[in-house]
Amino acid sequence: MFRLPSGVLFSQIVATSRDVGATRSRKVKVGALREALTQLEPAEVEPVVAWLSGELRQGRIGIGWRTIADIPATPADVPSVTVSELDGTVTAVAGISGSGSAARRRELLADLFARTTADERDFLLRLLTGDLRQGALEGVMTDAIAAAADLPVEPVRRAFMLSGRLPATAVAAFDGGVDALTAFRLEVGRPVRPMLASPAESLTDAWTELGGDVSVEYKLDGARIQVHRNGDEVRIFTRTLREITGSVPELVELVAGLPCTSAVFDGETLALTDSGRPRPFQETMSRFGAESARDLLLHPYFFDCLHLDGVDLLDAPLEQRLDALERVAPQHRIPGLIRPDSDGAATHFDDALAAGHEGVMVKSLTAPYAAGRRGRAWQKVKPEHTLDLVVLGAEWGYGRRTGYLSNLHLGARDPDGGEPIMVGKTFKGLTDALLQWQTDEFPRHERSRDDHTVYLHPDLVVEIELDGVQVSTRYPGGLALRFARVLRYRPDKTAADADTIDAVRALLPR
DNA sequence: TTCCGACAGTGGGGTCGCAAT
DNA sequence: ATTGCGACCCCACTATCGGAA
Repeated sequence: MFRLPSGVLFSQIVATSRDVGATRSRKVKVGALREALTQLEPAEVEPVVAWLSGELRQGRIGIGWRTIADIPATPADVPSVTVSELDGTVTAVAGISGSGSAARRRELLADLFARTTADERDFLLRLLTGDLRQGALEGVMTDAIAAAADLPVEPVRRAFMLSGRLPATAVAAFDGGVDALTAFRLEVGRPVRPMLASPAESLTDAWTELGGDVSVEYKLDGARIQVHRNGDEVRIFTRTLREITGSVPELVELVAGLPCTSAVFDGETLALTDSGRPRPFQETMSRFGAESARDLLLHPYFFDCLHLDGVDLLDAPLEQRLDALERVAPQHRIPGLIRPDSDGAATHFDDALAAGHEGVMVKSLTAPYAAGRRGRAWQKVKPEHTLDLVVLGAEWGYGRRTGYLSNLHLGARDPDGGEPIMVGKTFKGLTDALLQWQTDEFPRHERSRDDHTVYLHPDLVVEIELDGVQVSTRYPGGLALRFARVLRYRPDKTAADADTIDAVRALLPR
């Protein structure tokens, strides 16, 4: 058969995604992805690895549902778009900015859609909006890259965690095998994927599980930062490895003044009040624009050191990494205790809360820095609050929740006897059985409905767990819940027994 | 055989920049 | 000047697969 010189067709990638989505078996998904990767020419590896793990090589390109939904197009009958053509179009769309940009983007996308089949357009819509839903993202793709290159998974995973870039990792795996993968080292100036924490039931649980051989540190309600210093150059990155150096000059200046020549720190940053207490998260966040609110200074709190003066510390135990941090930046180290007894740990937790912080982290002193992993070596402990709230309505779910009433509207009781006052929504904590129950039960309490929501009479009371309350312009009471999740329904209670808006307000930080 | 780590999915509140209105 | 969209901060939780114990 005659083979076009222009490489793999986009339709083959779409077919692979369809196969991946058609099975729940992770092994079968890996097999389908592996097969697709082995068909690629070198230049196609980066875009295809990105697409089949739900991303674009170019990153987010400013296209969402509202931009894309109503672009008219008659589907093509026969696939013709190639991988390289599509990659070029994405690059072109990403490069458009300035006045008239929306129209020019729509023009390019309309041309593209006119050349794609219905299946291809469906895949593109999901890919461009970041909502692929094929049951495989970076984790499954990591396994598939290893399988396609006939390599063990571990070096592929490590190269990805250290480079932060899966497409580049795939290229290295295919071109240079294990040698090329192990050449990805911690490089000062290039961020690694941050180590993450698991939730703990209680401080005692976490302390006991790690055998008391722990560092117990304040957990702050700010933004994660990874700070790289190489000589005079300082670069700062967020949790998702986005560079924010230009937005945080006070942090850059502070790090440039530390007594070292090169270093990589992991930490948290937040804004403080005049009396040194943490400001609400919302106010810290207002500093992450380019030129905003410069009068609100950010403070760094470092809790790890991954490199110091030419020495990589990623694989060193936490205790050594904390020693390094103590040597170079003791005044910016997060408040923490090394190997406290259980009473000391409990006191540190109380102190953290009294100072207005979220809770504590409990970390194994012997564990290495497991970049990109969410393991038991780091555990977070936060106090829980609960409220009994009235269900005011529920929204129809998406994806696997299609056809179920899912996202709850929650109200607090008006102590003056008026209608309940909405304070937030939640979809968390719901089991499949509870989703089914809601879908069966809620219509019996229906007051009205629209396309998205069934509104209820205020009959049902649900116990909600939450991390806290914040001021809000979204809801009529001026309050909103943080991280609300369903614990259980309270059939023993009526709306008259629900918590009042005053009880919700009492959870605001003082 | 059971347990558990890792993953993907389903969305929450809030802030910014930017372009359109 | 205001509004709407998209990106990105923070995040909890359940279901599932498949390897570990």
